[in-house]
Amino acid sequence: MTQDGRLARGNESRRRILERAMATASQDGLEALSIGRLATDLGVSKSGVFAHFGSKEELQAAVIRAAGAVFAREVIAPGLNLPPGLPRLLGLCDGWLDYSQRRVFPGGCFFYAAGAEFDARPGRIRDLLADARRDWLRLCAQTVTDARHLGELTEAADPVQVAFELDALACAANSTALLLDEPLAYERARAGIRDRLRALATRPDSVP
Amino acid sequence: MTQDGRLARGNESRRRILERAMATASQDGLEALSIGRLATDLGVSKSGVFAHFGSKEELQAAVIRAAGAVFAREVIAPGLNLPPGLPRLLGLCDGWLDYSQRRVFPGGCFFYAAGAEFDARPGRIRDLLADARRDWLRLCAQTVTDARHLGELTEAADPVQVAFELDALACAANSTALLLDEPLAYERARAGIRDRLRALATRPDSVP
DNA sequence: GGATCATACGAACGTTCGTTCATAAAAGCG
DNA sequence: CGCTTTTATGAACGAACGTTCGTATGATCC
Repeated sequence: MTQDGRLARGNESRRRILERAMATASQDGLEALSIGRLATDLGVSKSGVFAHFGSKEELQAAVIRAAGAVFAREVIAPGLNLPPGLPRLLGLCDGWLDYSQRRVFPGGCFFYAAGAEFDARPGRIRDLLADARRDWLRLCAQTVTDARHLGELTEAADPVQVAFELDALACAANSTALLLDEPLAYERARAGIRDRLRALATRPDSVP
Repeated sequence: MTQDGRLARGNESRRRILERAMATASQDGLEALSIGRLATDLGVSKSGVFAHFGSKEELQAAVIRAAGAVFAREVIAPGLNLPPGLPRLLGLCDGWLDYSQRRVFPGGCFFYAAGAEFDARPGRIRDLLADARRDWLRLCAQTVTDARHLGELTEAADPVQVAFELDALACAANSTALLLDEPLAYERARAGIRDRLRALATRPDSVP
């Protein structure tokens, strides 16, 4: 019963559409996504693309969900594979910088681009992007908390503050590398992150 | 001869258009700027607005120029009014955070929004935004250099690196305050900036 | 006062946008 | 086999887009 070739074909089409949509949205923005252009690029009909989502906003929401899955696979999962605490924190930061630098999305971090685009436009799309960002910051802060409990970071390290600062450095690398075409920015972020963590570590030389 | 009422009226119209355009562009993006909507909002004709610029790209460029003047007046000038070195560096950072927090532009920092929108779209607009960003980072780095020469910061403070890190914290505040509706982010950035500068200062208690 | 200039207008152009709908093609199921 | 379900198509819709053009309104200048 679960072997319906029609559904399988439909899911594959949907996947192809979202793949392309994520790429163009990371470069040109979620609002610049156009159903017609998407259809032309993929060599299918406009109404065919439309039918998969029912509205442009639903397409945008689906793109955000798909990008979240990519982010989970490329950044979160490898990080969670590392031991909790400081190694995981460093792994998450480096994983994020790699994900931006490798251009998993051609326009750099999808959520940086989309977040900046919708941060002043109330609505469902903004809420979804805010949720994604909150999740990421929460994970970072929780990992700082773990590191404190493990005695790797001093009690002076406020988890929310540290998460804010590490994320700030990573985002700045993404932004600078893209806008100023300056790949060195990634090294600056890595240096800044290590500097910051060393200053908060109980054993500074434990930060590679 | 310089008293041409026609030119004066034209310049005033242009000014009103750009004022409105900067505000909507900071919220909805430079590409979402629409000549028709701009005209409707201002109660004038579409072709009247168009005639002032000749093309949409020229309008976008003019908006960037106008936003640069606002930034110079609101952030740069007050900063340059302070004594060079550490006080000016702190003044520039606080001035930037104030400018974002006061919502001089309703969508937060104009250049953060526009930069993120065009960082992956080659062309004249991207180049103008890259220039603006480079100028800002250069000013910050130069001020760090001054502080070093004045003996306020240690030789370990790499001007470009410090500028990168301070700007990163400020941008993260703008982004977090807007997307997550979290004004506390500005305090986090202020704390992070002071922390960072104290660590690099020859007299740490000289950082208020 | 008449010629000249810049500003603003209204109508129209061709395109693209998101969306709707009737219909064809193909796969599963009785 | 027919009947249903799912995917995909092509034609068409009204609205908005950037842009062009001919024209009207006044202020400036000779």
